[in-house]
Amino acid sequence: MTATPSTPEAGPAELHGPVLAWFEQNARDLPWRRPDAGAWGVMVSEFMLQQTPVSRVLPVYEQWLARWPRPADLAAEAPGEAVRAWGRLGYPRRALRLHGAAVAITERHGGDVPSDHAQLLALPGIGEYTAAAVASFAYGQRHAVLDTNVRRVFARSVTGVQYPPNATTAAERKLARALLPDDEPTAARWAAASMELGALVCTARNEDCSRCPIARRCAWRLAGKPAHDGPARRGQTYAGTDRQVRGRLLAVLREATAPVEQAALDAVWHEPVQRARALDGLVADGLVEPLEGGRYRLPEG
DNA sequence: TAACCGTGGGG
DNA sequence: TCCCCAAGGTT
Repeated sequence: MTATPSTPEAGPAELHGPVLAWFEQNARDLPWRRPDAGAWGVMVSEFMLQQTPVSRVLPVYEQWLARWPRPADLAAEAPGEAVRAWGRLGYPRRALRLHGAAVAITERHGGDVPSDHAQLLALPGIGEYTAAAVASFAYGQRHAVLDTNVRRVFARSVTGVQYPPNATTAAERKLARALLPDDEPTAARWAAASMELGALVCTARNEDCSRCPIARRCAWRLAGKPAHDGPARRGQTYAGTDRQVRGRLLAVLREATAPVEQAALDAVWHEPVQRARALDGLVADGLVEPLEGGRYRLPEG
């Protein structure tokens, strides 16, 4: 290291103002952001938004909250009803976990979504991101909320690379904490604002720097937007995998009102070994309940 | 840690 | 068409 050049690199404080002001003007009016959403609404939205786009979540979210306005309402249902109501959002284990979280909230927390980060983290289906998101968005707490959007915004604007690492690193957590505004309400708005910037402007592909409030200080843009060099980000295969078979099997069970015969499930996939493996996996995951005589249904207990 | 877990839309 | 990506979590 020779003489440290003074870089145009933004300090935390220089990012907060522009991003918060931008959010003020550009935040989407999403139902889980309305005051009446409550912590349960925020939590439901976070489960649904794990790996699923907002546009597809919206209608299911509305139906879900209308049917189960409180955790205890969902907890009183069979888990299979949650799986059915989940529809085609994908990753149906999330529905099961959301149901399990509702049961735990009803049993352990008097029916109220806990505000404590550690207690949130202890619920099924809630990991590092979701715990921070619920604590921040629902309860206004100060947490580093590191989702794929925020990680990309930080990777570009601060670190100067196109994409963040494949898995969240300690360096990213440290950076996120360093960038967090000191006071609680501002930190909570910052979390939502930086996430929204990544979702609307600093997108994975076709980012629109002309609309970015921190473009002038963005390390990646100032460096000429160098292309991602690291290892190729693993693509997810789907066609021909167990996941596809599981999806087909579950779709049949979701749409059925009565237990389904083995033959109806056999019809969804030609290859018997893979088909059986997929069905066994669904049963092992608790997404499917086997009955006597080779019949199956969504779980009732 | 890396693989697994669905589904659909946009470029 | 095909590929990439989408507010992750769990094992």
